[in-house]
Amino acid sequence: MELAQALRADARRNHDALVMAAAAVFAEVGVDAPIKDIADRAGVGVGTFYRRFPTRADLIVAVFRHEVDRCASEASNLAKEYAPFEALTRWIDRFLDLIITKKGLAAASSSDAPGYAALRAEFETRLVPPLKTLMDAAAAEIRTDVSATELWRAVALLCAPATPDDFDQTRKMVGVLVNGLRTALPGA
Amino acid sequence: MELAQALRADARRNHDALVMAAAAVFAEVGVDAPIKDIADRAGVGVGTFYRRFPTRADLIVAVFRHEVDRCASEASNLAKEYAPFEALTRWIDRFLDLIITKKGLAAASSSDAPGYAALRAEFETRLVPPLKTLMDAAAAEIRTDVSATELWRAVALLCAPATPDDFDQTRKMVGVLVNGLRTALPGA
DNA sequence: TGATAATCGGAATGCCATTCCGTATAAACG
DNA sequence: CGTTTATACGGAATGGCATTCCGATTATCA
Repeated sequence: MELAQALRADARRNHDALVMAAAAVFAEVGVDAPIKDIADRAGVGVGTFYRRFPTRADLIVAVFRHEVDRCASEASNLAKEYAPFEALTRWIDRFLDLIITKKGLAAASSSDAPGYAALRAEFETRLVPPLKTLMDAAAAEIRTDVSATELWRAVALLCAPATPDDFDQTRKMVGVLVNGLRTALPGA
Repeated sequence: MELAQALRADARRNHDALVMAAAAVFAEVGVDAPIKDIADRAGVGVGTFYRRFPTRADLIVAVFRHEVDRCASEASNLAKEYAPFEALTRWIDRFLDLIITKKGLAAASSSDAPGYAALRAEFETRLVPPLKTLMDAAAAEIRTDVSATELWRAVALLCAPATPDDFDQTRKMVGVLVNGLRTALPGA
């Protein structure tokens, strides 16, 4: 599945070293960390970095791909175990766990800077479809004029400045937003 | 009212020139425009800029102070003319007009970067109190566990990437958020 | 008209992104 | 195994921007 076959052995080594170094640096400093720091930590030059990952977003995608996939895959389980709206809110909570614990990820994923197109595309491809499925399932209870893309974008924006410390406060405001999707009262 | 008396004549001239130049540049490029561009346009050196406005936020505050005040002052009129929740939503709409039409202002005002403390303080001082008044008036219809500060912050975050083109889309998501504050259904 | 304190301008410094190219080497070939 | 060659490497070089610093200027007042 990985298209690594086309890479020369040293190139693959460097690729892997960069992803590992980036994971460490991202955890410490956030996804905005200077490229040089990541390259140094991986023991490669910045030229090598840019050859392997033309944009910072490409690196971010590589670092978090597995976590994103795991988050996406949990949607179907929630859909089976809970009522539609409950499944939706629980999955969004799960999404918050993913995004808030990665310093700067929410801001980066909701950035419209051209360099972050790859990251937006990743979310659009992997996370929006399951979200859409959950929203469709809950269609009877929520506004239908808000698309899944619009919703994740809004959630990401609300999370943009959040750190794990603000988790509860951010969750509250996301809760307000999601509550605003309802067409019926909680008690109904 | 302006504490300009303490300034030497040339200093005051430069101050005013900077504010005017900044207003023009902000309108064209946004509030993130390079300081040098603003200084050039005002015909002063960057040293003069930094002496007069230690942070970019100080300049932003100076440029938009009147508009911010006007927005704040309209809250009381709306409170008189409309039912509480209606007044709240209308004022937030008014706030959107203010913030979305100034390129980068929403992002800057919701930034938690230390350099933007002055801008956050300006909003907190001038806009949050009227918002709180409107929210208090509508207390019977909305959640009471969301503070005025939290609400404006969330609204600003939703507007952060918006341009006048996205106005309708942004307004929609802000509408969802505000709707999520309600404790009763629209029809109730 | 000086004296003096406030101000000015822009060169200098530092940080970071991104590109470029001479050097090195993995891998394919004979 | 050499040889060849397409890939890949590293880090110096370039460019943009923020911010600081200080010798040169100038408003103000006695």
